[in-house]
Amino acid sequence: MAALLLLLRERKAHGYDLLERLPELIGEERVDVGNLYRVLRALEEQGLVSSEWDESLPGPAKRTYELTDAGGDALERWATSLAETRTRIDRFLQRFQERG
Amino acid sequence: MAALLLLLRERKAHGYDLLERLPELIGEERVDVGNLYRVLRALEEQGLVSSEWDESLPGPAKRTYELTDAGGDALERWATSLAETRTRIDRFLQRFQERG
DNA sequence: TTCTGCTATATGTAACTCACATATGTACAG
DNA sequence: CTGTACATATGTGAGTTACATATAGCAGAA
Repeated sequence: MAALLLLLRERKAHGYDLLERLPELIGEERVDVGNLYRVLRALEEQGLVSSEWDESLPGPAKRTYELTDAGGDALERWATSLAETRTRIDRFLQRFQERG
Repeated sequence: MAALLLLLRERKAHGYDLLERLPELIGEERVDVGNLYRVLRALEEQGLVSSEWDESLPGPAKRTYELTDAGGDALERWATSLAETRTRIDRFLQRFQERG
């Protein structure tokens, strides 16, 4: 979710494009295609991304997504929350190693 | 889940006890009571913890949980996986900050 | 030209998880 | 004898996820 916003901040893109760039970012090889599009529409409903059908390019119809200002803010909040998660994991692992 | 195993490695305990020690460890004030017991039983089904009714103490009946060897192994694997998650978060945040 | 395969978007659904509410019972303080 | 803390547990609706399926454009092979 946050990963999609980050990729869209780097540059606007369509779903399939994101599908290919996601694994590298999140470190998982498999990304569910169907849910990706559902998530994108959910993000759009929340006003975090906006989309347009891209008629210019050849090939199948592409919907191009772009990050909105609200989406940028949401991404910032996500980053903050991820940093907190990281801290929690650190504390957990530290306690775990106190007596291995 | 992993947190419960860690707490039980430190010392055996009953559910309510874990409920009180959990927030401090995982950094969240609220822990759902009902699900805690469900998770404990699930862990027992998987053979990661074992339990016994504790008749010795006064007050309401307590079920005391103890980490099994399999539970210790599972905890080790959890820790490894958490360390990987930490790395992924790091990479994500780094990429996020490349252009704030 | 038909078939295969990649690009691209999308829905259906069963399983699972999670938060919130509710139930049951002990013990003690006021 | 009532309220509160201790202790364990089930019910349930909402949301998420994984896996399967549907549709369609276009390119190159057979």
